[in-house]
Amino acid sequence: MAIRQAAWVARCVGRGESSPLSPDDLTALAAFLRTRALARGELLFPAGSAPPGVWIIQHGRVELSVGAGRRRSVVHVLQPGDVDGDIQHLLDMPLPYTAHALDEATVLFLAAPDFEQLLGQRLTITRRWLSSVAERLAASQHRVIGLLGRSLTEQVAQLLLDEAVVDQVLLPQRTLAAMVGVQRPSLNKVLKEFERQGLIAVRYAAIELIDRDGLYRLLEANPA
Amino acid sequence: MAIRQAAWVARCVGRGESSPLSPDDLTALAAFLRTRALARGELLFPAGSAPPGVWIIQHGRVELSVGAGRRRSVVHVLQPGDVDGDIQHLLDMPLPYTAHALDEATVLFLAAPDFEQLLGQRLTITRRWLSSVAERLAASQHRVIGLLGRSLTEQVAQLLLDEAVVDQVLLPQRTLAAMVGVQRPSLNKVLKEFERQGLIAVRYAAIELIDRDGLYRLLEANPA
DNA sequence: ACGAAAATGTCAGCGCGATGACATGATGGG
DNA sequence: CCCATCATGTCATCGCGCTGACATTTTCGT
Repeated sequence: MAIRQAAWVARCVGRGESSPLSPDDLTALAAFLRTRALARGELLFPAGSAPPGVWIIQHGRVELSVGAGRRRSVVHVLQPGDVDGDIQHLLDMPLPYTAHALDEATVLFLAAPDFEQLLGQRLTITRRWLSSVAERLAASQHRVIGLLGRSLTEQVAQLLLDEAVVDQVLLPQRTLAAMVGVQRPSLNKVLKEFERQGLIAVRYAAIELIDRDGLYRLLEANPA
Repeated sequence: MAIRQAAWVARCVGRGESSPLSPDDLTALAAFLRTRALARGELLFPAGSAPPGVWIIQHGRVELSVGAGRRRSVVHVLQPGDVDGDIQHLLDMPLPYTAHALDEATVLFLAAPDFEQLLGQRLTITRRWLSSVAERLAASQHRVIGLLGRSLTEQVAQLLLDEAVVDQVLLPQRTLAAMVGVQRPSLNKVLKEFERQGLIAVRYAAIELIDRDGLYRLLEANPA
């Protein structure tokens, strides 16, 4: 059972091609993984705390946000398979954002000393972790490029394309607005315009993508 | 000589504490490093190309930008010691931005197969590279947080603090504007306001920070 | 089945940043 | 030393997104 979890983590973290994990690696990883269940809305960690280890989302989603109230911004929404806490542990810095479960969720946890031990002894795991962090950096750079000097329309189109899981974005408009750093009425206006153009369908706490290509065309018209 | 270069790279890439490099590691690294000189304004690589390897800035600065003309955005300005090209190589993706030398510059180059070989065989180097990519991811997340839902004033204050080298930001306002995705007149207005408040001094193609704490206070007033 | 909580839809007015233009000032190569 | 080039300083106009407020619709716990 623990091995099954470890194998699943191995599929999620980084790219397999570059560095396949041996059964031995999986055993070592499996020995360290712990499970934690989260209720909807529960706090996983607060901003400013030191990460006690690494989390890997197993089921459900976890929202990373900074600020509160009208000035709340959503940095990222972790999906199953996503990893967090490792960066801040590696750099010995506090977590810059707060993490709340968006749904009922379960996360796997790898304590800091155990994570250290894996990285210090197992090249294949370290190599895989490198590609995992590289993926996240590429995504973050993509996000920066998407935010710089683009109209709200373009930003929203990119956000929907990036966040869609099988053409569904299961987030309320309040959260989507916080992901582009904009107020909800402004976002709503763009969404209704997209809906009028037949690009999306607006549901309750969800967006359905109808015409991916149409959304994509809004971006490549101005590749920034 | 080559060893000296390798030792310098070792000081720049990632954190030393976590994974000191052996003389052996340095020799292996030194064997692969090549030097390339760039004239002011010269193209290092164009957006959309596949990275032939990894670059490490030795002297001068290199600007990473997307788009052109009025819609040009500056993703980052590489300083001596900064690394680029590794992410896209690891993920087998094209470079999302164009790189131009801002000054006369020299870069060290590590060809892709050689980089692969180091990562596949030397745990200490891989471990160090992991912390280097982690640093960049933390910086990129910091940038995203700084862009989301913040007034232009706050964004500019953070930009100046982040980009200052010994209290000097040696970039023209046109470039600074492209770094926050804003037009130059808008940036100029904020800068003049800062100057009036005695926070900075505006020079020719340069900003001098006079009152770091004052700038910082503009940020913590609204931690976003 | 009902009511509280949450999410969406919408509006008027206000302020900030975009736009495009032009004048002035600094720099450095020939 | 001059002049082309680049950078800064500034302005009037326009449009987008913020503000905050309110009505309506959907969901879900009891």
